[in-house]
Amino acid sequence: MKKIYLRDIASELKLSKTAVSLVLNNRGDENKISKETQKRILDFAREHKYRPNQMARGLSLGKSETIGLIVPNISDVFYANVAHHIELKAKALGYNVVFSSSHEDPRIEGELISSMLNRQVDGLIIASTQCNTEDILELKKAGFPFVLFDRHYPDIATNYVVVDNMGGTRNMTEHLLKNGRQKIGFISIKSELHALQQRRLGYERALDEKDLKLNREWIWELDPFRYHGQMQEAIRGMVNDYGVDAIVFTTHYLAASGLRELKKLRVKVPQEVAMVSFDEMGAFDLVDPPITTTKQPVDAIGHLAVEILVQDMEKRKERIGHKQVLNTELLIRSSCGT
Amino acid sequence: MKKIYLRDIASELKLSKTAVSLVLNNRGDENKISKETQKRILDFAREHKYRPNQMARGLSLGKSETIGLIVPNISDVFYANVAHHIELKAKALGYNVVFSSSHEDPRIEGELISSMLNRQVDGLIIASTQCNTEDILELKKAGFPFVLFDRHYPDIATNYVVVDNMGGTRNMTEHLLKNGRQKIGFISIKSELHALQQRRLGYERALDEKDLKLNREWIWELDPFRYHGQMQEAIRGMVNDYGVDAIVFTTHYLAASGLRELKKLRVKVPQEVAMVSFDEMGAFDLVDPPITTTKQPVDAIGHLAVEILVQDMEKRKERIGHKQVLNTELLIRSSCGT
DNA sequence: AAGAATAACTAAACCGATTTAGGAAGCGAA
DNA sequence: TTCGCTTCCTAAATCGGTTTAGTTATTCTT
Repeated sequence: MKKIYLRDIASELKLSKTAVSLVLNNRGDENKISKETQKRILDFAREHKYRPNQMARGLSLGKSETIGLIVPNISDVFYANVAHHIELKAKALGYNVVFSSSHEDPRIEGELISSMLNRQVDGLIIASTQCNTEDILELKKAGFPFVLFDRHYPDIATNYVVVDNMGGTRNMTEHLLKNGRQKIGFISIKSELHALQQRRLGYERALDEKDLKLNREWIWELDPFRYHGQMQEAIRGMVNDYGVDAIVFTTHYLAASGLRELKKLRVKVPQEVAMVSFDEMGAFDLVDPPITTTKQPVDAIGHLAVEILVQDMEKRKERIGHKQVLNTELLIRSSCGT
Repeated sequence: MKKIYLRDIASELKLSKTAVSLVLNNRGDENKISKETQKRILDFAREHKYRPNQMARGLSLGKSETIGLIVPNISDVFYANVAHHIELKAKALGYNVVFSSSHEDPRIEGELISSMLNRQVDGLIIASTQCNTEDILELKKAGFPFVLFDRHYPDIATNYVVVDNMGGTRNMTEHLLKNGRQKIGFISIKSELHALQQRRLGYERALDEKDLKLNREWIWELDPFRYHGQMQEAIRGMVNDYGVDAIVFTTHYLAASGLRELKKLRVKVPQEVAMVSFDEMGAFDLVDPPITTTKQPVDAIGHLAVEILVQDMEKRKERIGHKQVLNTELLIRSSCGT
């Protein structure tokens, strides 16, 4: 079975490429191709398994029916899960997905955006490094359809889908307070990411409300690429030197890493130190102790991102930023002391 | 900054598209374009950030510098991790990656292959459902470059990268035996997948070697899509009715699900029942108890798959199947009783 | 019976690159 | 002075689709 082209169908059926193209694109009726001819074309195409060359089609149409996905790291459970739901929704709407990881490097992110545009993706879904105002602004100025997720630029009006980060940590912190924890530490990543700032704010607000003052020594923000090495110092400092009785972790990997250190130090969790995590990994419910988690609605994030993007791509009217802030869910397990 | 095309460069510099194209593809010298002209072109292109339209380029060249990746499910940690390493290696070699999930459905897999070919991917990396002999054979017959990983077709000579599945479960089982476990259960997925058959074989061989006879009641193969519901029955049957003292799980999600049931039944792991898992998820070292695991070399799998594929794509000589069987590593934690 | 309308198609341009085949200008050699 | 070689560059075809602007034959109006 050798490859078959549009022109082959045309010549076999003694028709023009135009007729064949129109019919195969479901525009036979509006172009008054007779029912009979339509049937002949459709049957022939089906029988010979005709599949148009998408490069040619894309070149001609100026679109590719492809969505570009840029995430910091596809091997992160969170992004992998969102990617999965993005893929599902995209396929349902007739789009393919190309992905790339930026590794939190704004330069790479810029190159990826540029590279994806060259490959004629029709729209982009980006979990941006957020140090990349320039490229995002350029996309916006160019009127190119895109949706940010997980991280957005609060100063730029764009489409985005994020979760209520502040609410998430605030809930968790309040929950710890309710359980009688007094000295609550906070471990995050040192970063300009709005999402992380908000998570910190949530923690601070919760303490504020109870008129507890913030203690600098209880707050650690680790290097995104060296957090593992710094975790020991952080935990040791908090627990041994300052006697915190609970810790809020702002990401799943920090929570996992932190718990490893706590175990090394033979700290009893949650008896001596309780802990909670923003977002989770696969087995957090089986961990010793099961980790209380602020769960993100990965499915909704993925679906909405695609839906908004496709809306943007298809009708370029109301190009007002479509903003979605989703709620998180507090999964209470035992690491928090209740 | 509006988009700039090859023809713009040509007309701005009063040159032909040919000259510009040749120079930009590093073929200026061999085509005797003067150094000076080359420099003018290169400078102009750089200054105006010229980036060729990859659709046009792809159409013309018949290639896209894109690798297609088909996995059962991108949100599975294992595939997400391999995808990550595939992406890294691919980018290093100048290729992009498109991915799609087959959801273990051979029909979808076939469609994805076909769709990716239409999109002119230059090669495919596939973790096949393995019920898809037809499409794989067709790819092979067509001489299209592809590499299988994780699952391969033992009866078809293709490129592949897999791990020593039999060795993995055999090791784990032997380890359990060495620790004095006598009645070792086995929980897997009901499937024709060679990988899973091999894992079962490894278990059986280990028992055979010790002249222990296989006990039908100790072996459960669950439905891939309903394993969760069946797990309870499986565990209950093994533990309560037949008193097994250890269980070998053939995937990370089975292990997680099984442990959940064991906990529900208040079975002490590993004291009453030990367990081991083929492959792991993020926090298996933190689980109660930490789960002994046969770890797969995800990085090597990803890198090798790309390397083999690119070799195949670039020099179409020695098209002998390039076969790689990688070793796994036994990570002994405490769930196995040692 | 002539002109308008309609049905059913088609030729050729076009998308933006690559590539084949060849051409003008300049030079040396016979 | 004319032929043949280089050197440096270009016109036009090509990839495989989509689309614009018709064309031809037939039917409908009046």
